[in-house]
Amino acid sequence: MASRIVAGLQQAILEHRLAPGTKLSEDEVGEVYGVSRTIVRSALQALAHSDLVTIEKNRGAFIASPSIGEAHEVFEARALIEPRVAAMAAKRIEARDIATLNTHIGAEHAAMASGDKGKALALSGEFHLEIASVAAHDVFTKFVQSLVKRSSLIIALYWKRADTTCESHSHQALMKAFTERDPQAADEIMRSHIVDLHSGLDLSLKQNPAKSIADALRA
Amino acid sequence: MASRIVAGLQQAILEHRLAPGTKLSEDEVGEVYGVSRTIVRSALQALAHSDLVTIEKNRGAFIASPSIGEAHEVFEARALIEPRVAAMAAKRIEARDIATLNTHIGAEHAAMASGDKGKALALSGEFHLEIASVAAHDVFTKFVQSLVKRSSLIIALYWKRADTTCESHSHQALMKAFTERDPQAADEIMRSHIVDLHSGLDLSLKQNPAKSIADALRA
DNA sequence: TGATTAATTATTGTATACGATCTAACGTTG
DNA sequence: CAACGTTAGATCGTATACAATAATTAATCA
Repeated sequence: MASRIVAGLQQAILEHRLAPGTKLSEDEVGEVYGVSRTIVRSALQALAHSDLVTIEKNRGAFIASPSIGEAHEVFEARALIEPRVAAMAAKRIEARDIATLNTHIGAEHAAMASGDKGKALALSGEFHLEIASVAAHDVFTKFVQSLVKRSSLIIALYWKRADTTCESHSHQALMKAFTERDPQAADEIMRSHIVDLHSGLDLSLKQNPAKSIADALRA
Repeated sequence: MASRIVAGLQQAILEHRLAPGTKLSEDEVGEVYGVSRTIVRSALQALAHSDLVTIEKNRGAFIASPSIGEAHEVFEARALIEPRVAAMAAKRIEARDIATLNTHIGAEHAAMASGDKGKALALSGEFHLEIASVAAHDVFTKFVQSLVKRSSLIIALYWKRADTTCESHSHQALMKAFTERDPQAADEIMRSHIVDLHSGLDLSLKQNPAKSIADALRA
């Protein structure tokens, strides 16, 4: 099943165990997961559709490395869509949703405390996806998923701040708006949160590393 | 070479020559285009990623038939995103872009006059895509593409008005805002245009036709 | 006869084989 | 010695073959 390979690769990308630009050889990936190239190709094409991977004809698949322009666009899109989603979530949020979100924040803190920065970042992204799922709007959810995933690559390339504490701070502020079921507040906090993330990027010049993929996927 | 099959099927769907729910047999499609199932599968998966077809495990691919809920969501999303895109386009539009858009409107009128309603509808959708391309924002453009395509299926299922004249009227109003490079006006006109399209759908819960009893009972 | 089950057919899922294209190494030539 | 063309190896693109699952028809029994 291709979905397993998609999930595995995606998680590795989102946790920054696979760097932008890394080549994903079909044979190599197939070897790791014990499937034929047919399945691998299907998985890689799926990842290409969500812009996590770029496929160059007769050259192969690579982890996408978003340009500076793409980085701006992604965060502009997030600044438009996610505040609306947060407002929708605030309207219909329930007690168990709040519990789930708090659990997420806890896991994020735990990962951060244990020094696993990649995991912490991935969880931080999942927090936004959880909000989208609370909003119960499939179209927006898919858009947010796409944007959050791409943001992970962008952060891998362009993040300049050492701290990620601002992150949990914003998330805490969002939780307050949610518990008070205040759509207006959720909208505004989310917008400023996205703008803040956007401003945390260094968009001058930067080069990206590349490493072996086989051991990165063992996790 | 899968892109050729994707383009062909997509065009057929957008022009309503393929109805929602239609089965797309791999052998049959491969026969039509003279390629093997390998390519067809790749094309169908690509179309599934843009929600134009649904793939059911071990059962095959079918033209998607969006639910009423999906229809609402798609037009809510368009109402959020497309006004912003129209405003961006109004800011940076150039003379040749205006010419291109006018050509499009002309083609749309011609198709309408010749009675080819499917073609006219497809062109009407392409008009929105042209605006997105003028806005020169790849992320938004992809979202708009996805939404416009899905709208075509939604209209095939739920459109209730006989006339599509309102369409060209709105498009003319947009052109005026563009020629005057008035982002504010473009934003507002586009928003009301989308809302108008949304209101042209019959989304009363009554229908949602189960074409066969087998389909109805499977759910 | 009607329904349930077995057998057949058709269609999809996956693996493999072969041809095409790119990459890299090597040797030739100016 | 550098630049270029050639050749060998690796990797991708596509077709085909086989396996697994679903759909259809035939057969059996109450």
